[in-house]
Amino acid sequence: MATEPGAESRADRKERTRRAILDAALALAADSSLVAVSLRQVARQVGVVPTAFYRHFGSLEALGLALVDESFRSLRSMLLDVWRHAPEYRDFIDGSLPIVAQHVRDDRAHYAFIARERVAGPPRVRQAIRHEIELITRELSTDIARSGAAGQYSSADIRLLADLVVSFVVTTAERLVEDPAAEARTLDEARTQLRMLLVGAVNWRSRED
Amino acid sequence: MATEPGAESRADRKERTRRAILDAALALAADSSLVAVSLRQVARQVGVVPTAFYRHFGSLEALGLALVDESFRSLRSMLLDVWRHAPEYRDFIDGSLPIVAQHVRDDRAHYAFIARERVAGPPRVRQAIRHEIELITRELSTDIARSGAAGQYSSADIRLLADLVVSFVVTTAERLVEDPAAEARTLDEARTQLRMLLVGAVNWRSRED
DNA sequence: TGTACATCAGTGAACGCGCGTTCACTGATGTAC
DNA sequence: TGTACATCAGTGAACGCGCGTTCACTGATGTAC
Repeated sequence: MATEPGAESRADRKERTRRAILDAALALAADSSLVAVSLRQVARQVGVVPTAFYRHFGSLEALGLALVDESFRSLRSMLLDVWRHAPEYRDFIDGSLPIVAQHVRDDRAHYAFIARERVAGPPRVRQAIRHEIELITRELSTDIARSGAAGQYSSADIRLLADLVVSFVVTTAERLVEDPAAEARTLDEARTQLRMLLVGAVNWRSRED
Repeated sequence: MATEPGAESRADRKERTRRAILDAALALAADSSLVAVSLRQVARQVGVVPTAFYRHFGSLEALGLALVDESFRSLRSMLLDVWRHAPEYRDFIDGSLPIVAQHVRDDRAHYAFIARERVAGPPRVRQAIRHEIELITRELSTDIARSGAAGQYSSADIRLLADLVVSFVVTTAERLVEDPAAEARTLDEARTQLRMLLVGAVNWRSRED
């Protein structure tokens, strides 16, 4: 068959439907949790017949794992962005929080998904999210160690600090998602809290002297 | 009718069934979230016919709100217990963490419920939990201010510190619930992190000097 | 104490509905020649 | 370029099942006298 130049290939159309399924699931899960989302709801929202779902995912669980995947792609791109701009900051905290805010604004659904399904998702999804968070904490530990910002810390304690920071960022993202109108206040409070937290890290010693 | 001495009154039996419904819902919700729990599952677990449910609660939502209520009664009793023992502590952190651990062990289901439904519960339940957490943060702020431990802090900043601590306790409880076998390690890590955090609070100043 | 009546926790049948999954299908897109 | 065939995204009917809720009921417990 002759392919018209502007035409969408079969593969393109399939990809578009797949995308629509992911978006529909993300939106529907936002009402409570992925465990409350049905295959038929998703299909209805996308505008296909329920059985068409199976052309794209073997099950709702597989769809959930795909969402974990892309949500963490968003989170990693945020961290990369924060880290990439770090050298320019006069103050790391003041500099990086707007970047966090920007990413949360752009990928709100992904951050909401992580915060929510981390504790309430289907078991496999929950497990996948915990695994990803563990990986990110490790990555941040390496970055902190490499930066030399915590010279006197033992590596175990650098991991604990990274964990504190990751938990804090997840909590902050959760709040930004929860009440977008209060963004300015949330960021302002987060800045103060992060400062409290990091001043602690700076003044703290790994071993009792 | 003559009441036998050892016999259970009708009111007693009703209360026992109500209790069984609350426990069944708590257990079933633990598998994912309250939004995924059905009235019939609860009734089946309790051993009554589905319609009997309505003798005790007007809806699943009303049951959820009752669970919020009793879960926060547990959390408040933990805080009260921590605060009541405070004068004996040589070190507040070392002293209070075992009490936190003990309460989480005793009321595991309640802490899991709070952590989970806070982000994934039915909307009204979510809202009720956020309200309770807000109240508890305010209570803790008052306690911190009254203790004089943060003399130079502005009251807004005392609230932010209280918020950091409450978030941290919720996160820690969540971890204790999630992996009971790792309790010792979790507590050990929490001790170090709380120390990092509080050293920060002590060294931090509300206003730039 | 005994009797007659009221209360009400729990029963059981029935309803209409949305669910996940199966299956055989259609018809547009893509490929081999 | 044209033809014959293969692929496969999406269709539509059908299934059995668990759901929340209604309703009239039963019979043990409780109360009034």
